[in-house]
Amino acid sequence: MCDTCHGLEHGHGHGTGHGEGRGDCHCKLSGKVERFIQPCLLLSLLQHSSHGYELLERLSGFRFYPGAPDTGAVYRHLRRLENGGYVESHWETGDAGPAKRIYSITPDGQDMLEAWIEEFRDRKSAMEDFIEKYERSSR
Amino acid sequence: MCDTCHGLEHGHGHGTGHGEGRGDCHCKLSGKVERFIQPCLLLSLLQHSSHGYELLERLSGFRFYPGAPDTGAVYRHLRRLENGGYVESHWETGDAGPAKRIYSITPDGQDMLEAWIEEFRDRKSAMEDFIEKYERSSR
DNA sequence: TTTTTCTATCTGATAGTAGCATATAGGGCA
DNA sequence: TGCCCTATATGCTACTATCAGATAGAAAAA
Repeated sequence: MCDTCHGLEHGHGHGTGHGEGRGDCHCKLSGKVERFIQPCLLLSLLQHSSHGYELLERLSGFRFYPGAPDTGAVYRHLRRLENGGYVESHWETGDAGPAKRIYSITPDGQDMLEAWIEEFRDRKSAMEDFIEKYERSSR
Repeated sequence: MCDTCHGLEHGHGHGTGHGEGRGDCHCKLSGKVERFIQPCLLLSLLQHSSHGYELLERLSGFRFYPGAPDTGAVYRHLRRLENGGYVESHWETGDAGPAKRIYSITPDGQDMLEAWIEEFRDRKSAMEDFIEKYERSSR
């Protein structure tokens, strides 16, 4: 159990410093992935700060989401990331329309994104191996 | 809902022929992945027929499973695949030890595996895009 | 002015999965 | 007799995804 897996309910911190917290957790070992919402949110926020409704649209730009991702999931993951300290937010009531909660990525969030990138490289090569194995077997 | 997602409970078939059934199902659209157990089982069985306990060990050879995959999950997925017609089995009581249920891949199963390969290619390139996007953003 | 629509955030309910533990049972061996 | 290994299978719980709906401000249409 760690904040990466389900930080919404148990906010018991994520280690003693940056870049930790992905070691003893089974979510790392077993490859649990939470549908890529979190890394996509983090990368979007690295590009520029944004609010949920806008992130919802920007997420469609990632090829993991051919259709629009679920509204509830996006807001819940943002909250979860905030509880873990990976993003932070403030309310913006200035301009037109309802108030927006603007999210920004934190240094911890940047570390987490970097860990995701590493994970993606691993997965990518595991898939390459799989495909190669298949081609050797079916040929 | 389709057999790819959860064919254990609802055995309502998978379309009218081979290679179908991955179209209207949300599991395809949203990228649900079921931990790669099913494709790994299918590829293992393509290489040669085998029983659950042996497959359990062979699954560790895939880089998706750094540790041993869950026993229960493997047997349940095998049952699920059999209900969908993607694998078939017979009991083997001949040699030493308890009886083994030997599984083999069916033509439908081979089609399913091929669909998985396509999915993996998609995912792989989606991850490459993601990584590239990250590198452009952080540079 | 009233209603509808769009933006925006958030919650509730349900179905399905992963992971862990446990149950069952045959066979070898000490 | 008791213990370990092989082999299959089920029960339970925590968690996730998905769908649906609630809330609410503001603009546009009627």
